[in-house]
Amino acid sequence: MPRKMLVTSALPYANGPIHIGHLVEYLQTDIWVRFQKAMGNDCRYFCADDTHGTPIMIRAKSEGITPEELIGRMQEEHTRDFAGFGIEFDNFYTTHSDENRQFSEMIYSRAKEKGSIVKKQIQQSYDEQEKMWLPDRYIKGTCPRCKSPDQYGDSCDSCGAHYQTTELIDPVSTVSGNPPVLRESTHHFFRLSDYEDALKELFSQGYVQDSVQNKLDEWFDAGLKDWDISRDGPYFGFKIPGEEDKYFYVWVDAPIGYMASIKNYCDKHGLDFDQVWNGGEYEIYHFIGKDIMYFHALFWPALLFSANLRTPDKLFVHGFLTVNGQKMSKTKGTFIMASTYLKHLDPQCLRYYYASKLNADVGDIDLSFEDFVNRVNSDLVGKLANLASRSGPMLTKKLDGMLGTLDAEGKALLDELTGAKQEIIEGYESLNYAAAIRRIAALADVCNKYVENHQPWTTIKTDAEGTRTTLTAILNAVKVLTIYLKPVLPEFAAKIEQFLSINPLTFADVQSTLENHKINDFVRLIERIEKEKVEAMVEESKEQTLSQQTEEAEMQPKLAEPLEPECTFEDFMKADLRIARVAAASAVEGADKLLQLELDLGGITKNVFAGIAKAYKPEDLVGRLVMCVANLKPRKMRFGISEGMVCAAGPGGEEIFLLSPDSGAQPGQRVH
RNA sequence: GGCGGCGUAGCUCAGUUGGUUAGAGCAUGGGAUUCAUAAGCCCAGGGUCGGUGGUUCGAAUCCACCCGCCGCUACCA
Repeated sequence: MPRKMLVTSALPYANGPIHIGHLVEYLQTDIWVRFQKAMGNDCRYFCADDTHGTPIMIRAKSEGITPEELIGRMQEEHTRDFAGFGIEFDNFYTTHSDENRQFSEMIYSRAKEKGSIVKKQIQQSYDEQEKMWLPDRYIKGTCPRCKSPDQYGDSCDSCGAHYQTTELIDPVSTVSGNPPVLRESTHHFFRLSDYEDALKELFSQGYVQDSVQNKLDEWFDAGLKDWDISRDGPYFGFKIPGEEDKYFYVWVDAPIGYMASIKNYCDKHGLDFDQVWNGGEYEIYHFIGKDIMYFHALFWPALLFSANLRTPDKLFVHGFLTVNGQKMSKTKGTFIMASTYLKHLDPQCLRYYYASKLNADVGDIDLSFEDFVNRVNSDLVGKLANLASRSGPMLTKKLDGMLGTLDAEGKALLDELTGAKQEIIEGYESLNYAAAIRRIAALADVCNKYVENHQPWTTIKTDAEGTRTTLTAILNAVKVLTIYLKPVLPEFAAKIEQFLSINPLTFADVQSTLENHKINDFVRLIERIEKEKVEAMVEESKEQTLSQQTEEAEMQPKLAEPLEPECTFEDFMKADLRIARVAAASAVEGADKLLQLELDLGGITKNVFAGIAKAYKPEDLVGRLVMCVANLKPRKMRFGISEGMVCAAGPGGEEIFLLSPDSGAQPGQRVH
């Protein structure tokens, strides 16, 4: 009886591109799904873009587009990146969908009926200029503990201190640059503690790995707190039904997005969603990173309990990616986008490498470039691909491409390979891909020794049929190894299927043998990695960081003329600004930009040459009030002495705009 | 700070419920070959299992403390 299963990966946030860190999870999941499919199970893989929240809203605004345009573009990019790595979703949807809105509203209203939604007054920072509420992340200031400047609102990167946003010294909104103010607002909270018993029951059934369980116990011991599930507008998300200007916090509708993606798929494929999700026929699994355990282990099942919906069977939690033993770094060029990788290297190499390191632990996995190149070149190319390459062409070139039959030794070799089937299946099933890959690589060693012992390149000279028997054993071995590797290397497997002239392989084909069968010409399966390509990829990643920084700098609201260095009040007061009436104005002969003005400062007059002739006619100026710098040191000009300046805005030329006081001001009054 | 995870050869990692001289692959050195994508085969060197102390007939494995790295710490997603 084939198993039925629904599998998800965490929803990538539609605020940025997919990078090689994300790919750990999507490849882990994709390999598992492909494995299940190859086992003949009915396994479907779902995901979606996570599209709501403040960062999306702000980014769209800074790019001058709507959030819908932004998430549409990100969805295209994400879809392309995933496809490039052979990650095959059954449905990749979006949280900004009708299905998701309906589910979110439904779950909320059911939780509310149960009395699990409570309202509380909270204080939150508010940006008065942008008219928006500010999450801690959008407030920066000086750390109250170590006085490091430019730290985020919740914690200090420099000394690690955690504090309230209100404790920051000189806090500013990163959106407008103004100091935030504190405002009161009513928020909706989900009473997580209502579901403590149900959650504990769920965990007792093995919802998570043991090491994750320890972390959860810690949270239980600390006591479950109410979860703030609302945000005030403006917010890009779903409105809370029956409320004014209240929205669901993005983390409410993100996991619900799993359901929405599945619902969307069901509707397209004539399946009854309610039956699929709640019917108990399907196993449900979520693959997530350790950073979002809290949401998936507590809030998500609790929300489902509150809505009387079925909870998933298991959470598979993985660690993060480090590169060369350290966190991915933009300046080191190890923050590598999926699209950048694809420009330089074969996606199969990364699939193989990750698989060779992944296990069911939550520990981080390391991508060491040196190890990456060595492992792919020696194991994948040197042992596995080479095994096919040293046997296939000999058969097609010298023995008409016709497989013979297996002798006792060939059968013994195949028995050894097929004997590992269960172990490899268990490796995949239990997410211990590293063990499966180790086993497969060891089998490839056995096969290469077999080739060495039988020396087909020697026997071909004297014993054609004996050689055919040897090659038949080796190519059958290649077939078995290909089945084992297929979840990891679908493209590699497809080439071998084509070369061996057989139908797509599944685990059921491990025991069958190919005898007296015509094969096709050999095609190269995979290329070795050249170190230079890895280096080029790193270099390009560094450049992207630079250009991105420039772009971000340009995105900041910027002045055509940069601000002058700070001046004190005393500095400012040195400039004596006065209201003046233009008593007379005339063009200056020999100067096309200058007008000569006679300014009446209410008793004294000043003669001023102003460079405003392109923008104003003398006759239009006479009689109007302007602002002038009255104590400017007189300056001798070619046409006479200028005793002041009129104040005007604009870059110059025809774009000059004189300042005028509101009516009531009198010539001679000082401007403060 | 509190809590969780991790620390095993130059590199990347295995080490089942504590049991004989601690393993693999890569890298390094040597050898015999040449069918193959300079691949494959044989041999060798290399580790006081992060540190200290303890439990035990016996500890990489269990306990305590310490050091280092990573993460979480609930309004960033």
